[in-house]
Amino acid sequence: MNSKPVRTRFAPSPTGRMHLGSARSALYPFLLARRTGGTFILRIEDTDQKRFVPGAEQELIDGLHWLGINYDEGPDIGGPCGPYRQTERRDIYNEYAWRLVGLGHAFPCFCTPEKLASVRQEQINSKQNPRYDGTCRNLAVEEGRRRVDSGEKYVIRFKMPKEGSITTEDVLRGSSSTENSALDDSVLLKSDGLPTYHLAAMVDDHLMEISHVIRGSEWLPSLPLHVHIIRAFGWVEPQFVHLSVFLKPSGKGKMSKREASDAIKDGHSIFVSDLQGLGYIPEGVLNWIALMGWGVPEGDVLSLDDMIARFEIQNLTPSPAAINFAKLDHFNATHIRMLQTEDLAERVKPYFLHEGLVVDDIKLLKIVPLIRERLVTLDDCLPFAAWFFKESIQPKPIDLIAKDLTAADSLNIFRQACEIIINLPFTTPANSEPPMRALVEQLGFSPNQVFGILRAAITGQTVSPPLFDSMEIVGKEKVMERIKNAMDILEKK
RNA sequence: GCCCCCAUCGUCUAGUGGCCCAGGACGGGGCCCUCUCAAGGCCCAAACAGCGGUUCGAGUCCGCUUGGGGGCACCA
Repeated sequence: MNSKPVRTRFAPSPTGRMHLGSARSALYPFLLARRTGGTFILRIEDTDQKRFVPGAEQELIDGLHWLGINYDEGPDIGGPCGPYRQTERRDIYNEYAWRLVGLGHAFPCFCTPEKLASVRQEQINSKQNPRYDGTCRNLAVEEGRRRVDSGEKYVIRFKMPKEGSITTEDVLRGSSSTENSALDDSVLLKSDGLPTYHLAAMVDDHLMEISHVIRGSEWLPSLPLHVHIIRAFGWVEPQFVHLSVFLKPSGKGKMSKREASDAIKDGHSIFVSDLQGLGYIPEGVLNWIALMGWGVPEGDVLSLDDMIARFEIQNLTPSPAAINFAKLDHFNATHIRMLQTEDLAERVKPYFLHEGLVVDDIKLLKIVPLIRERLVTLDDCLPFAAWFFKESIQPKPIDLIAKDLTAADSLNIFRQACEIIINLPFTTPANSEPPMRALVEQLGFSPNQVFGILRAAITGQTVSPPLFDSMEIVGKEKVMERIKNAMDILEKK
């Protein structure tokens, strides 16, 4: 039970599109913060200028907003620990890097990338583990300073102890020991003056008073380094939670670019903004990603509030999870069914408008209850209900003749149906259904045959919402008109 | 190559030594309902990776093997 208010963060780098992994990496720390009455922060880790993608930050912010994962502090809204964009904090990192030098835990290194590369290649050739060879590690402090002051290019590296070991702790996996000899003198400050992740994240997490670091498991191997850095500063480390990765649907390996585009062809995607465009609703997407890697003891249809109420770090699972799009469809359909009529009407309306249809809101409110339980994604509203908003429809002649019936049978059915409908005060199901069923009975055909061709005549398609409910919405006049139109089509044949 | 992590039905998972001849959900199959498509109801098939320990007793603890994943950058 986590009862103390925590401070958590989502710290993405703006180097690409927001995908499921990002979304979940934001969701869990958000849930933990809300659960404990704590604070959730968005921090942009944009220290790699080469990989920076314009617009990526905005996509991240839009994605979080769409999902309802709201942060309390962030680059666009500020907060007491700002700025929240790392490129705006470069002076801070510079200061802390040199502080580590002063403490004897780091050193300036003047080796050129070319030299480093050749050393590495040699090591690989002689089957050694590639690592920094220590050239600048023992330069006198004054000499290091002098060369830096003279304008020589440099980086600052962590001075990893040669001996001993370090014990680290992951909330989901327990503790683990690593020999320091297996660790490298990693770069903390790059020659462009910007920090690497190792320095920046540790400094920021400390300065922003992050109590729980929830991040991807790709960071697990560098956890010992991170703990070394934190302790070198004399700080205490936060709780570390490493989330497992998402695997592709087959469970073999993680999603590649190719699989990602295959998924899109399939009407699915691993990108948040795509999902939105494909007609998925945030409730469904959230529920789906939440349960990949989180074992909820009972009941798995959850709203964001439900998740907040039930979230426990201890219920997170350390093993990798394969993406399962069928389950996304299930959650999406389930959450659509739970929406209030007015709400769903509003969400579905843009799809009709996008088709150039004129939407009558009153009519839409009547249609929604008819299609709600038939939608997997919002755009499914089109095949089921677009015809409601069309002036005329073109039924296919073949659909106007039921299986085992002749055109004459169909014409007879239509004629008698007209008879019935014309005498009805209103075409409510209560009015229209009993006499129509009586007609079916009297003609000796099956309901399927009779109602099937009526559906084709009135809706222009073979699949639609229930016939009698549809007739009510369409209205008596238009129903008559369409049945007559169907008769014309049959007669012309 | 070296280091780290993971391992229950096809998939997501429950399970923290006896309550498990392993429970739920998705997906699959069948039946019912039924004007189409859905939704809903009922039922079925489906798993503790293997091998050694520890223990009166192991899915649950330990080791090895195997399989999978991740990491070894002046990327995050």
